[in-house]
Amino acid sequence: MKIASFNINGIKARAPALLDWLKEAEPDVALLQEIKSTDENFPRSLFEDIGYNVETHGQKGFNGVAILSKLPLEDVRRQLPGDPADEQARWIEATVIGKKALRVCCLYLPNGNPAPGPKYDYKLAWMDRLKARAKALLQTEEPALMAGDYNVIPQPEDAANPQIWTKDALFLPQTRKKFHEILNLGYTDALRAITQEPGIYTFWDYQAGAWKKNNGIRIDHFLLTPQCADLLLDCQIDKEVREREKPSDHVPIWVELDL
DNA sequence: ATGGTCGTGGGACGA
Repeated sequence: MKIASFNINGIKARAPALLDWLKEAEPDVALLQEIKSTDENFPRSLFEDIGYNVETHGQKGFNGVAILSKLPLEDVRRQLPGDPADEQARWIEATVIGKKALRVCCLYLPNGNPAPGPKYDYKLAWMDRLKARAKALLQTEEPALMAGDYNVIPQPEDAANPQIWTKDALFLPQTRKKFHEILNLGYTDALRAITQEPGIYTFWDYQAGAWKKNNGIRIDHFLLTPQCADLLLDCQIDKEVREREKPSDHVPIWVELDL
C-alpha cells in the first residue's frame, strides 16, 4: 500500500497539478494539507471521478486538510484533541480498510513564526497536544502513522543552509526538542529509516530563487508506530514535481507499506 | 545590497 503526503498550497490553484501527480504516482491514500478551502468548496468530484473516497476538514481561506483514499475510510475524526477552542483546521484522521486496518493521521502543524510570540506559543501548545495524541495512538498497538507538514526541520542536515534558520520557529531548539520527544515515544521517521543521506528536502520557498539554488528544507514527515514501521518497504520524495508548471512550494513524500 | 513569491478572495494576511 502506498500512502503519500502533500502540502498542496491551495486546492483551487493546484487541482490540475494534483490530478496529474495522482494519476502517475497512484497512491492508495493521499494526505493533503493547506487545501485553503471550505468543505463545501472542495472539488471532491474531481477525485471521486478517478476512484478516490474524499474526506475533508477545511476552513475559509487558510489551513485545511483532506484524505483521499481508494480504499474505504472508517471512523473519520476531525480536529486534534486537547483544545475545544482551537478553530484552525489542521488535523484529520481515519482508518483505511485494506487487508489489514491502518490508522492514518493527516496533520498541518502550525508554522509558529514570528518567534517568540503568540504564534510560537500556539505552535508549542499544538505540539504538546500532538504528543498526547501520539501516546494514545501507541497504546492501541495497531499499525498507525502521522504524516504531513510538521513545520519542523529535525536536524541541521535537513536544511541546505541551517544557519539561516537558527532563529526560525521551524528550527528553534525548543521546536526540535518537542519533535524529538514525540519520536522518542517510539515513532520511526520513515525517511530516516530508509536513508541517512543529507540534503533531502520537501520544501523550497517561492522567494529568492530558493528552488534554483536548492535552498530547501525537510519539513514534511511520516512518523510510524512500531507496528507500522515493521511494514515499511520504502519512503521517497517526488522532487521532480517542484520543477513543473504552477508547483506547490512543497513536494509529495510517500511510504510503501507491506499491506 | 536589497527585495524577492505565491494563494485566497476580492483586502490583508499567512507562509
